[in-house]
Amino acid sequence: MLAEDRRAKILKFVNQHQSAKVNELSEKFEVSTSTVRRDLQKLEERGDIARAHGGAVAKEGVSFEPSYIEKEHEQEAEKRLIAQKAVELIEDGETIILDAGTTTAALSEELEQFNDLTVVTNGVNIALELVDSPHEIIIPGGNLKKRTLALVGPVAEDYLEGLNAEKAFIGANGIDLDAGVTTPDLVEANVKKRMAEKAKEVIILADHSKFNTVTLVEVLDLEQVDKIITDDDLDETVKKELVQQVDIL
Amino acid sequence: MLAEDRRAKILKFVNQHQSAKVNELSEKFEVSTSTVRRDLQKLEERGDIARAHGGAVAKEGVSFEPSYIEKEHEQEAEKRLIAQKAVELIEDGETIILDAGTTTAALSEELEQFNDLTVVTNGVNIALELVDSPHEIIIPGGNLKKRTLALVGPVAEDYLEGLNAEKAFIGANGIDLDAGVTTPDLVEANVKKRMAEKAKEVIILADHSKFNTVTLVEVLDLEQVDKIITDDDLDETVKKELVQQVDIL
DNA sequence: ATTTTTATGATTTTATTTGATTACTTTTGA
DNA sequence: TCAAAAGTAATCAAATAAAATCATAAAAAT
Repeated sequence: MLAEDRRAKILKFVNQHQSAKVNELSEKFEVSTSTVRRDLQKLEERGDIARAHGGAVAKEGVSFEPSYIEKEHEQEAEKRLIAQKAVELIEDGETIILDAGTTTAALSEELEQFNDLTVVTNGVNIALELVDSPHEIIIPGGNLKKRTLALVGPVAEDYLEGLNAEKAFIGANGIDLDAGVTTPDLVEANVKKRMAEKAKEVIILADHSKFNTVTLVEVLDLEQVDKIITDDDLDETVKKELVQQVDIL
Repeated sequence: MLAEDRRAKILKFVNQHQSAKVNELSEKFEVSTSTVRRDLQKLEERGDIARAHGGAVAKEGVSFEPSYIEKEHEQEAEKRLIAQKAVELIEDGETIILDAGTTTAALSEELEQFNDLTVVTNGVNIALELVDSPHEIIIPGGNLKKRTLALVGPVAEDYLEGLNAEKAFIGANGIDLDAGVTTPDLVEANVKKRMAEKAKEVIILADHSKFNTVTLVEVLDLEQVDKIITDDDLDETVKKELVQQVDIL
């Protein structure tokens, strides 16, 4: 095996396991500990890992997508504004669907002002946030997607099938006049689609940075969307184009 | 374990519990108190925690850790002991079912030592605890029961129906020679029953205070239970009676 | 083909980590 | 308030790991 190959594999191993010991790597790749140390040294110089006594630890965020925790505090003010606009649409007694995501999580924080909602959410953190509320909380089953804390997969979809809700509040990564609402993950897209189908009114939550952006998977056409809630920094020309298709709040 | 890994875990523990004692950490990570103090010192230098006499406190409040925290601290040492016994029964690659509850939550904290488990749990907090792990996490849907953070109801039961797991770790509020395993809540009992049905091996986790106690709803007969894991304070006569029916660890 | 460079493993030297021990400090409660 | 208990810091020696050095073998360049 090429030395450079080995280093690539070591990097992958460290990233996958979050850390690795020199001995472990030496055994696994059948080279001496000296060689492993030299490899780790190189990888450290390149900024790919951080060395530690006895081995190395992965540098977070290099190869991984930004996680929920990192995203949580991005554009916090915008998210709160969007949440406050969204909450205006909700009335006590309703059944609402809340998509997983940081913007909808901001909305869930505003639900304290109500007394009796039924909240269906595939966001595990949203459910926990609402534990102290008087609301009924319903969670579709599924596989936990760690990056977004969303429950996804066929089970989640099937479960939603049997529901009917007044409103669905759905997050989006891209909103575009032609491509509609898009998101980077296929399984999440399917869940979002299902959520939209089962609600009388579909409301998309997205800060201004998501507009004129297209990501991998199409979730909804703009015709299927009733309202889009965004912050006050949305470009006026973009807004004028879209407003002919959907309500923009 | 790499020293740096240990420090990362200590930081996580302190953040999750909001504080931690030196002795507690020393026991949990099986290192001397000197080492723990040096670790805490390092973490303090990095600005990650604040030290205090006897231990350390978290600097940043964790984003999602609501009110059930208080209950979590009851009989913490016993729960950790039970969790450590339970973890001995688990092997990498297995599919395990984890009931909701504080004792099983303690077990989930110990699952970091594995690399590849499939964990089915109806405990929302347990799922979140495992977000940073490499394991596959599956959640049955259902209604969120706020007091215990358990997902319950027919949806959860139906979902479990389609599963097959090696082991089910189930919490209990009462264990009695005649009444068997009991719990105070009917819907939770149904979920527990289903969990037991779908696992090859049924393991009950209960501290000594739960023995010779009968609560409202019967979950399982002792014949249906393979093992009971408890702490070291179980009354010897009680143990002798039960040991003829089930393994007591 | 021969020199030069590079990679590797073995060996020795140096540094770090750790638990135990002891002296010191803080906390507790009588 | 003062003494016992609990906790911390400082120090030491053993164990473990890293760095430095060296010899050799494999590649690369000439």
